[in-house]
Amino acid sequence: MGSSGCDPTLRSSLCIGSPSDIGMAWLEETEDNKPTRSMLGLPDFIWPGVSPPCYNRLSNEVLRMTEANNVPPEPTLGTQHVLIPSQNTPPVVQGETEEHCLEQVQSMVVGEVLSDVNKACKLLNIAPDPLDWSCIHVYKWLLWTEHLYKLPQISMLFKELNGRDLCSLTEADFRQRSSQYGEVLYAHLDIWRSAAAMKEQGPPEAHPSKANDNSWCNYPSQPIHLWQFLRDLLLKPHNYSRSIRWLNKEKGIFKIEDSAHVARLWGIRKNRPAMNYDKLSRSIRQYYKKGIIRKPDVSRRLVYQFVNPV
DNA sequence: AATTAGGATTACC
DNA sequence: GGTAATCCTAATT
Repeated sequence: MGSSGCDPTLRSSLCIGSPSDIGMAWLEETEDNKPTRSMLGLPDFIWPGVSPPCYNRLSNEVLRMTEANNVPPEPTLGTQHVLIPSQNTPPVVQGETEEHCLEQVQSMVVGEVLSDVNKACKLLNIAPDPLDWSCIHVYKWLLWTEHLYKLPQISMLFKELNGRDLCSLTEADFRQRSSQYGEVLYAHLDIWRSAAAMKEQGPPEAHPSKANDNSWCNYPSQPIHLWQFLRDLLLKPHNYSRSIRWLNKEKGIFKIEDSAHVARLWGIRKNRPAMNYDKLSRSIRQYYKKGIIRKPDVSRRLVYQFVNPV
């Protein structure tokens, strides 16, 4: 299963075998050629009117869908629905809690989206950052987005704009130009801007209204070290304190309360279904001589200590 | 029985 | 080459 979202073999939905054999041909295609909802990895995947891209809202939607027995609603443009085709929905490990599932789906979704933005860049031969776009680039992107979301021809509503102009438009501006689809278009543009901001590794030069949204900062599908993973869990006590928690945060001492649970989460993150605490703890022990994690002065079962506390 | 420690090998980037 | 995954034995709690 593709919990990491970065395994190309798991991208069953990917329709670009090689970009060259598709190129821009779809620009001339008619509806009869039934171009899929996406020329990228998101065929039937509608990134909703998420603005800003928000984990929590996304999580709630996904969770609701999961509880609703994985029956996604019909595509409805302009509404707040996340549509995930069945082949993109990771199998839910039986007995896993909702958090596992969410964590998994979130990782995958964000990874997919970023990857697909990348592919779209290559396909359209445009820069990833909308701010760098010329009028032509904007037009290409608009045409592509029309196809992606099966929108009517709304690209002319935004003609003559370069990327900077486009980005300077508010959501209200988008709505004004197209009351029906402006929101979707704005949300899609927002994804690109977020992705570009993330790429620069720097602080997401986000729009003012989104200054507090750090959900896109920790890109879950990036390679991650075990110690980072554990630290991240510890920094989300609301979600994971039943499995791992600080005994002394200042000293970096923490306790794994549910070793099997933590191991399972680690296995999900690394796409290692056979992960268990025996193997996870072996990796922790490798940190001893590296000076990353050690046993506290008074050794206790399932208690470790970060050498350099946060 | 679960955890701890660490050696050895393999896999993967 | 580095990090982890896997597998292992032996000791400890």
